[in-house]
Amino acid sequence: MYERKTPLTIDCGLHLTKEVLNGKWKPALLNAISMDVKRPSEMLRLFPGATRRVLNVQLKELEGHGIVEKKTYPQLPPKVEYSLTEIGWSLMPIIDAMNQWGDANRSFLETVITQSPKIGETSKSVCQMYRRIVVVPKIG
Amino acid sequence: MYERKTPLTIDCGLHLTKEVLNGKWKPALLNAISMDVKRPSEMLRLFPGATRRVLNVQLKELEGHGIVEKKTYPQLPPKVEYSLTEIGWSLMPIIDAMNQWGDANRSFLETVITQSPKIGETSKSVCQMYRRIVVVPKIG
DNA sequence: CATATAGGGGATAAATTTATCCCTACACCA
DNA sequence: TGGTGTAGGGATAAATTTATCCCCTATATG
Repeated sequence: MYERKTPLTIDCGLHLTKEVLNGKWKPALLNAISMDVKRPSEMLRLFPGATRRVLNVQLKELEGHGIVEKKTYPQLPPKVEYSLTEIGWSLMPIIDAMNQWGDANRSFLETVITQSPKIGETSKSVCQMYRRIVVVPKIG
Repeated sequence: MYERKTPLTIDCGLHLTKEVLNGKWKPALLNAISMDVKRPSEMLRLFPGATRRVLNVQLKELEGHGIVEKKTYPQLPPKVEYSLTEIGWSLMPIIDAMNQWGDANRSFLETVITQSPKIGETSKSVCQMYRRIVVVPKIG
């Protein structure tokens, strides 16, 4: 496995949070899981741009960081379900805010991002979902 | 300049926002600017772990994305001041939330992040600041 | 003249993250 | 028997991001 060579910067809350959300599909995965897309195969269908491998890797990191939980059902064919932990749920306001901000400013952002010098191409594919309001489970 | 070879994923709001905040120091820079740390040299002093080069690059990207504005005073020695644009200010609730979430969960996160298999070392150095409440300037 | 301040940026190396490819296991269906 | 669905992960290549180094402008100071 890959081992980090540079000290990870975790000086302020921003960097800590960034580290947790750091991964191309992590916010999208959390959003999906929060809306009951629990199984890997569903997620894979939901994000046509992602490969199975990447989702596995990022889910594993989220699990390692205590943000999601994985339940493996001892069946065949195998069945796995992910769910948010309490701390994972507490991230959702941020995920929601990011989602809303991006959507609210989509036309502007698409313009500036596309005109940005280093951009070649962009790919779009809707991943909109609506999470029903859920009472965050209280542990304790 | 570097040119992207893979299509950038901007399907949902999450990915758009992620793209804007994508950069090791961008959230921290926005936070700093929002608290009146306007000049490059101040920022450099504020983030001991960052080099001038990286900050320049990331500030330039933020500028290109319309999140910050740069004012160059035609003086010698040169003087430059950055400020948030309206859309930049509208990001601050997200930045604040990320900062608060990270700080609120610091002890837990430090543990899981440090125990995460690929981590070697971490570096800390406070970057706490308190932004006074500011009325977001209304353009129009 | 050397050094410091203040700001910008090219070139290149190193680190990190994503993408590709391929293989495992088992059950069910035609 | 051969294909499909479900899930996991090693190995390696490619892409992207950060880090290092070095150079430039111009003034003021020791």
